Amino acid sequence: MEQAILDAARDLLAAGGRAALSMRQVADQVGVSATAIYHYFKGKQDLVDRVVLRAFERFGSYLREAMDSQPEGSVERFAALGDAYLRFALENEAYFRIMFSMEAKDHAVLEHVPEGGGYHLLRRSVADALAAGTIRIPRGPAVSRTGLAEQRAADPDLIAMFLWSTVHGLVTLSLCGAADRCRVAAAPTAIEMYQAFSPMIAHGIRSQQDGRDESQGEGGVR
Amino acid sequence: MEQAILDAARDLLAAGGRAALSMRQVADQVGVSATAIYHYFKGKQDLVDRVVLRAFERFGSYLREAMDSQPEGSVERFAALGDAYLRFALENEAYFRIMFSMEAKDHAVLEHVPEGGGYHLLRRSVADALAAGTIRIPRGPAVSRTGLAEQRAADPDLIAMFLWSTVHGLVTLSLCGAADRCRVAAAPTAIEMYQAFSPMIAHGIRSQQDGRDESQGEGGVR
DNA sequence: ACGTTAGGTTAACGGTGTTAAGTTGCGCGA
DNA sequence: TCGCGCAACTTAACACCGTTAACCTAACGT
Repeated sequence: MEQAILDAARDLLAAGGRAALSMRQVADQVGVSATAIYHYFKGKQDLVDRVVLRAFERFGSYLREAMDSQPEGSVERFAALGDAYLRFALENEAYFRIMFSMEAKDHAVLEHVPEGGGYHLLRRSVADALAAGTIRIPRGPAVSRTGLAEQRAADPDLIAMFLWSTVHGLVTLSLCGAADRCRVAAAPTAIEMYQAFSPMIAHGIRSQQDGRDESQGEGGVR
Repeated sequence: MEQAILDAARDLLAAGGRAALSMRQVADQVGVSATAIYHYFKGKQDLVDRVVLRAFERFGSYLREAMDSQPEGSVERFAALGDAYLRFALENEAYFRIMFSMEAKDHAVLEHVPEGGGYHLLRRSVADALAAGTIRIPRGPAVSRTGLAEQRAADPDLIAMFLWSTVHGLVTLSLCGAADRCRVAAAPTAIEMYQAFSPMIAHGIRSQQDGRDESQGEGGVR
């Protein structure tokens, strides 16, 4: 029964987006009265939370499969992870929208999601690649005004967040229609676009010609 | 009058988020009946569209100010732009949330926003920096499976989208609480985190040691 | 045999966006 | 000056929403 409700909620969400996800519609689909749901869930937020949790499990399977397809510590693993991230978002649009909606204080439910919502996997991949020496963190920019340390420790979290931001930004911009303003001729789809990001993530966009010394530090783009 | 409605809508939105933005509450705040709004706006969607348009104008002023503060073609200009992006998002959270919400088909209204919602400014900065030679697009990854061209043309749109994705991803992850899962010790706030991204955006994360030849192409992270 | 409880019901409250019909008052042409 | 027209605004109502309260019913343990 509880499962039937969750299934109905998932179907309605996938069909008509978050707006179509109402207690009464879910109840109708299950063939039960609207208030019956309250015997299994505390309220709508609770229902949505459970759906989101389900979505994160599915999300995790995408990422895990991608990770297993490539050797530990390789850069190909990052390629596969990014690809899986994009594929999940595009193949499960409605799911992705509520998972990373900026609306709610989903903070509560996100704590219980396994594997940190996939973040742990990414972080581990980064740590592996750092250990393997396939990636590194370049010399810091020494953002003088804040007096940050010159040479930042090779923090896996920092690199993981950087990679996560890159894919996630591309996905969210695509999903809210903002990316339509930019028509990259050579990369019409989001996936192709992300593939085109690859060399920039690997080697940066700064020209190498102009004083690669960075003695004074200021070498970042920020 | 129309302005009064928009002001009230803005205030309610800023105060209590999108949920607090209802026709009746707006009408109450203005001191008028709820249905009166329909003589100035086609419906709620039209109202929020207008609010979003206003927000984009404000957004544009943030970016324009940042651009003017740094010389054309410099990398410092990108730093300033990213900083302005983050500051706008954090200082106008409610605005940012509806501007880049994944819910709506805002596609319609986003067409009318001036300067492409700030994208044109970023693109121009990228083009300038490319012309000045301060940034470049690194050698392509030759994603063999899709048969993309080895050496991609230095497309300003591609770099602009890359930079945009990076900031936007960080902001949206912060705003939906997902970034809380990762605690980068050296960069607790989103702004500091983005500053820490700087060297990675500039020089990439790939180790230089292992065969910088890229004769076979596969040099990206993807 | 009886009380408890899980699983469900209907009715209702206050809220939402939106439509329809009616009212008021001002400006403008005859 | 009269009267038409229309903009501005009203109230009433519809259908929907999330949620609560009260009630019913059947199964089960003691």
